[in-house]
Amino acid sequence: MTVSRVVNNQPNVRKETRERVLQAIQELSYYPNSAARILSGQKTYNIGIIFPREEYIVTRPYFIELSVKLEQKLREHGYHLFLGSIRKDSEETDFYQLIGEKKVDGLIFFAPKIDDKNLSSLSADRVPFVMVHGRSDDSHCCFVDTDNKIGTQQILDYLYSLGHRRIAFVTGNLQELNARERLETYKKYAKEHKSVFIDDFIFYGDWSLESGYKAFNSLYLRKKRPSAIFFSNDQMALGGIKAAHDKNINIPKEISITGYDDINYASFITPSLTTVNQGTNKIAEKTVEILLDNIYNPQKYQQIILTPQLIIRDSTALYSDDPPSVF
Amino acid sequence: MTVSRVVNNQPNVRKETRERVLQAIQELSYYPNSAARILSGQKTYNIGIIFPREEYIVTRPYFIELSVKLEQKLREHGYHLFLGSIRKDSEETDFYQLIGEKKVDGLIFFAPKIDDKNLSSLSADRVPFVMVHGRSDDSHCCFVDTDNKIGTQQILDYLYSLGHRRIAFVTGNLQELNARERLETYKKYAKEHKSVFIDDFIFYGDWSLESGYKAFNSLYLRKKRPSAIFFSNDQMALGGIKAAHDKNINIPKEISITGYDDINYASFITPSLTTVNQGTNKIAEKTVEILLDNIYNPQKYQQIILTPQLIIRDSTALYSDDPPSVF
DNA sequence: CTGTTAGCGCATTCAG
DNA sequence: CTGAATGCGCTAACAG
Repeated sequence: MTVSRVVNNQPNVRKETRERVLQAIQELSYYPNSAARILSGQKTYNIGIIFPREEYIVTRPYFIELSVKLEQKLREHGYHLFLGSIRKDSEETDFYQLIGEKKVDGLIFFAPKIDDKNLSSLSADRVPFVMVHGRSDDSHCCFVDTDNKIGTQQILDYLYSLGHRRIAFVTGNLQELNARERLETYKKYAKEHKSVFIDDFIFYGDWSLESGYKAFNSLYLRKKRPSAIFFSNDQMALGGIKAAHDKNINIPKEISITGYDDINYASFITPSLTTVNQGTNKIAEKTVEILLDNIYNPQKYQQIILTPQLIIRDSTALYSDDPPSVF
Repeated sequence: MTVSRVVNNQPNVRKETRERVLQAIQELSYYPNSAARILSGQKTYNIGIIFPREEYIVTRPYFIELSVKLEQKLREHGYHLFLGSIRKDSEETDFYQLIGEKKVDGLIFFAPKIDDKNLSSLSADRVPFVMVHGRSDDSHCCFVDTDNKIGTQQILDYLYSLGHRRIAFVTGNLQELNARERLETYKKYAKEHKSVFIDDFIFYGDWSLESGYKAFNSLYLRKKRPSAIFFSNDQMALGGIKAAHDKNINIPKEISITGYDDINYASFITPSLTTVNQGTNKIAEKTVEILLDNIYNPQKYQQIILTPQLIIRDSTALYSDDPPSVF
């Protein structure tokens, strides 16, 4: 039909005809049938978004904030967003279905596990996808990430500059690269500043409020207490702050706290949180750009590492020699 | 094909044949093409979810938590979730497209505005949808909501029982029924307990952290200060708590604070928040049930109002006569 | 510039 | 119980 041409803004339609069609479309409030279009055209204009685990959607607000930005960017390009997730129980996934059934043109993976087999197999199948906060040696993998070394270093340098020498560290889920890199940077820093750290200052968390809470309590029981705690994300830092409040420990007077991500709440809790902003706008923009690029040019793989930024707020202060209150 | 029968679990296929097909499906890792299926079968097995405004996705974590539950429930029924939203600028919407193009079988609307014209027109077009936290006089509208009167009453009764008589109230966005009902219940309560309230104790908020922050500061400047503030959602309560912290005002000793929704953070801030739990699990379950029912039986419209539950935590305490500290 | 033909992959209907 | 014909609504390729 000529209608198709008009709908798709193609040339070679007389002006009058075009207008006539347009008017008819108006009157009938006609919409082109998506399924037919997809079937015929082989493009769905849908993107699926995959959360590392179901509970993370709630657990990690950072990814929600990112999702919102992604949805906006995608819509600017005429794409819709599908919500997918990896089921909690077992490793069962439903994105194979999404891809297999051709419900989406591509996928976005949040913080996948290191060496996730699903991803390698997707890559082998040449399914377009990009990892956000993940990496791969495979040059046929797209990813967007920020530099964890720089971010972590910024926090540590800042704490150091405040005079802190007993800096504890709370990891995220070490199945994820981000968590691992932050930990490694911390360890390296410790090695380079021998005088300052104590072995027992690492707590293995899982990104959640609860684990942050536990981390604080656990670290605070050490014989020699930390004067600062670096939580690998804001969520855990919030848990830590809660624990401090419960024990009537003043932040930042008695102990400094930092997070990572700069989520919405970071500036709205008390005390407001010193943290690292990863730049969700830029991340979303790049992710969409790279993904669509890969969809249209299947042999084009881009990998980007952006630079995060330290955000100084009120949860950190100069190291003070006052012995922390005993509880 | 016989394949179709097998894929759709239809009878009248010899066992051997079925198994042979199944095996072939395995080997070829065959997936039925969704577009073709939709085109032929007229059902997409997709549901669209509509947020009242774009920024609400970030602003109102309650709806995120609800979305997650909805996604789970929908998946149990073989449905996928599409993310839609109403654009910030103007009233432009994209769910008409979603429906028009037949990308979804139905829609879920979060907290629509009262008398939303979009909804009446959808209803007239017999598009299956259900409002979550919305109502309608139109008996051809599905909705799931909780009883705001009961929830609000519970909070007020509790505060009253603690001895509070100067209870301030912070509204949500009054374009939404929830906000309005909570306000009206408050006003009615005030009327019924004449001795206690002061005219100037209502602050008009918009659900956001920021408006909660402003609300606290504003209310606390009143000549006669409130001894308790009831925020219409947790998010604003968090803002209020932040404001109190900034002014070194102790909660709950100097002032009691309550929220509404019982979001994740409610139990994790300091002090943990007395609030109202609306039962997201049940809401999600009912929403999906009603929506699918309406899709399969177009003349079946269900409307449900669930009962919320008071959650008592640490942000509320007995009224004390100590004059609040002056700042 | 406009219309015709064919096929995207499935499900429904009807023969075999 | 199994297979062949037809159409879902659109677009690409071609003919007029």
